[in-house]
Amino acid sequence: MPGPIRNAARTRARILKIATSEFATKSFDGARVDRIAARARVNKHMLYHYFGSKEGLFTAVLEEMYGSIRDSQQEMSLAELPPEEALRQLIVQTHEVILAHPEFIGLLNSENLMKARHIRESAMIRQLYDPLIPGLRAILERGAEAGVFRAGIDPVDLYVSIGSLCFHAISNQHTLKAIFDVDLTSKAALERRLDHVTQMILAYCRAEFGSASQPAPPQRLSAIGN
Amino acid sequence: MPGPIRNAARTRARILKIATSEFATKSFDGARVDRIAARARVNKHMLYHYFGSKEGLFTAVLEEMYGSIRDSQQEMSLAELPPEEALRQLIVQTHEVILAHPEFIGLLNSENLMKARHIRESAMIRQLYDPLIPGLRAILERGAEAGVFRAGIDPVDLYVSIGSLCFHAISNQHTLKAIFDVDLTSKAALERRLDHVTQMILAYCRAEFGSASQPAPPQRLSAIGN
DNA sequence: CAATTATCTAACTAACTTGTCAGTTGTTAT
DNA sequence: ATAACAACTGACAAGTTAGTTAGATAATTG
Repeated sequence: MPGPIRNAARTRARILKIATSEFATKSFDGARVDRIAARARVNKHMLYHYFGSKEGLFTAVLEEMYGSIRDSQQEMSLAELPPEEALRQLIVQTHEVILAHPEFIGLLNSENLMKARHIRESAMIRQLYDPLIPGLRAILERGAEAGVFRAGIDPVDLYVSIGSLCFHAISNQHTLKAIFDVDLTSKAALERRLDHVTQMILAYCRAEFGSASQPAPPQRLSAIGN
Repeated sequence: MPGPIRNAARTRARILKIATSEFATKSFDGARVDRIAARARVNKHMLYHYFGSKEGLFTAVLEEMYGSIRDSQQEMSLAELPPEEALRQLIVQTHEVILAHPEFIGLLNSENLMKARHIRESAMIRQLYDPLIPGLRAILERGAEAGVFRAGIDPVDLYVSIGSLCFHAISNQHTLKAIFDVDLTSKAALERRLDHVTQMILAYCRAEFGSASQPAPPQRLSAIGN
């Protein structure tokens, strides 16, 4: 390790890195400030010096995480791709958040447990998602015009589903393993899952050809027993 | 409240009910034994008397939850329905776990944080899921034979996706609300979501007619940049 | 090189948390 | 009725946790 013995930026970064893993695996309440300090080989006071409180540290971890997600995605420009390829890339991109940032899902779970109060108060994080829905809407409209997607798909519904399909299998990996005895985290399983998700989302979006699907969304499902 | 002042069964049930809500909203580490005892209007010692430890109480809560899910599902017999209707009903059933047991998702999250160690050790819970995959496989095979579903669908992949689509929107309701400003928990939103999920799963399962879909699962996705 | 500032440390505290214990009161079987 | 048992209680103990304090040491600047 080069540089001087004392280095604020390096110490801060080391705390953040360890805190990310601690919060992701133990959630906010299960995380221990003492353990973070020990694992980061840092006196506990440094942690309070840089981040004010356990809660402040958690917020910093979240912002750092979202920041690095943004950095890895900003090169993408889905607007120029043909609609189906753009949608595929959006799915790949969502899926790759998991590969690049395995702690993200744990942090998201923890944040939901706290009713998302940190994200609600972080303008930066909310801004990150601003272009997403309009962008997806544009893709869907272009696809509908080109006849490859059916019309009337809601972009929020669709993005929630993409997120569901990509994240749930990982965030619930342990219960799924316990019940179905499958490992969903191996490289092979993740690739397989990405294919599956892509096929499912595209099947839903594609224009209808035959009479196989019933195009009446407002109709309620019939309960068999009645 | 009828009956005698002292009533073991009633006290035990009251503790379980309060503990379920506490563990579901605060997760295991965030839950407080003192708070459970206070809210259940019970001396803390009773809790240790009946359940041994905080961990024992959590296990009891999980088993109670799974038990009541099993009870509400055992009347269903998907084997006799036409394949597409059987699949619809499986989705409805999965979705209705949320409506009937809103705490289930919080408990599942908490259990995943603990690497599913309670579920792994509970034969009862694992048994509950035993018939699921064979049953779904049978539905998919009948559907493929009848020509309404395409062949080669993996029942585990499919069930993971059904669970994803039903649960994720609820377990991540707060971050989704913070980012997209949507309420996914109203009765209307839940019905809407069920329709969406049903359409997506069925679109994926339905037999292919046109040339719209590419039937080559092993093929890797092409990255546009390369 | 001296003075100032920032980084860092060890030890500590006040509050909290799970779990226990000794003893009391209601219920039930004889 | 009363003995035996089960349900229940208040107070406490042992250990843990987030957060603090006072001061030492390295880096920086005039």
